[in-house]
Amino acid sequence: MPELPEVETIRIGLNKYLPGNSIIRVMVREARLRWLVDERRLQRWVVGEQIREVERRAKYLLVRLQQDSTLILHLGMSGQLLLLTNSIPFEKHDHIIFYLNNNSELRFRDPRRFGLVDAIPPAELECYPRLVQLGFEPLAAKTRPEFLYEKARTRHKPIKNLLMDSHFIVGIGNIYANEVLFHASIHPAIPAHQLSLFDWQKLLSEIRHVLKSAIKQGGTTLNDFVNSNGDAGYFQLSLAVYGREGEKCPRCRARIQRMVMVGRSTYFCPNCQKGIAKDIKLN
DNA sequence: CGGGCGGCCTGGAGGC
DNA sequence: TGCCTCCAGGCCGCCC
Repeated sequence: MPELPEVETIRIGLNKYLPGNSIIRVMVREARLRWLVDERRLQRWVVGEQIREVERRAKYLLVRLQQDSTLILHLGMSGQLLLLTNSIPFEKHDHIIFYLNNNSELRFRDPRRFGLVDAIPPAELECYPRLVQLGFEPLAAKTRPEFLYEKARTRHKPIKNLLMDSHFIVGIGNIYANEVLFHASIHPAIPAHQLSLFDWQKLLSEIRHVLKSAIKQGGTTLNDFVNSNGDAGYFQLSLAVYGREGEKCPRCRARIQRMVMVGRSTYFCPNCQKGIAKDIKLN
């Protein structure tokens, strides 16, 4: 669920509060996340360190620490990071707790345990497995539509699947892939290599616009997303097609359709998002 | 190598 | 009320 705007919303919240504080203790209540949490590694590289800044790469949060070590966090499907100035009783899925020097704490809560919590020593940062293989950062100025167009010329999979492929471009999950393609008037099933440079210019521009709008509105809360203060976002009110099967297209009033692509619900307007019909494979 | 899909995991929704 | 099934989805790893 947390895609780029949700992770960025959390980053902004944490970055207002954390820098300057130190992590004085870590408690691992449940180590079985997506990967087993290495408590000794956290002790060695995170505990006792002062926090410099909270950054984001793709859907990963990178907490930069004083001695150039990094605390890396990924929220998976259902992860939450809560900043608590007054401690409250543990809930069932409060797995990792970082205690700070000013009596506050950062809590990693994750019912589905798809998340990641790890410490990265300075020497490993450049080669950390899941970071090195990441694709283009959509909001970075150095990401140019020409690069996306060139790289996609050999890719035959549907454009929606390519947008959700973090080895190609990062931060876009199912919700925003649907939204972005609607705003760019591109059919989700069009093979990626058929998009022109013009299509990519339009698409990247819509990607940036949708992601930035969602960040401004504090992310999308469909079920359980909250920022580090526990507040929900409200971009769900601005969703044009996601979850709206049978409703009217906000642009042309045609009925929004739903189909399944690689096991994911795909919503689109059959009138606004026309592809090259003969080339589209509908499952 | 590219692309599809299974598996991980839990809670909530819906059917009976 | 309770049991069952299905769905949600990020990302790795397996398979063709």
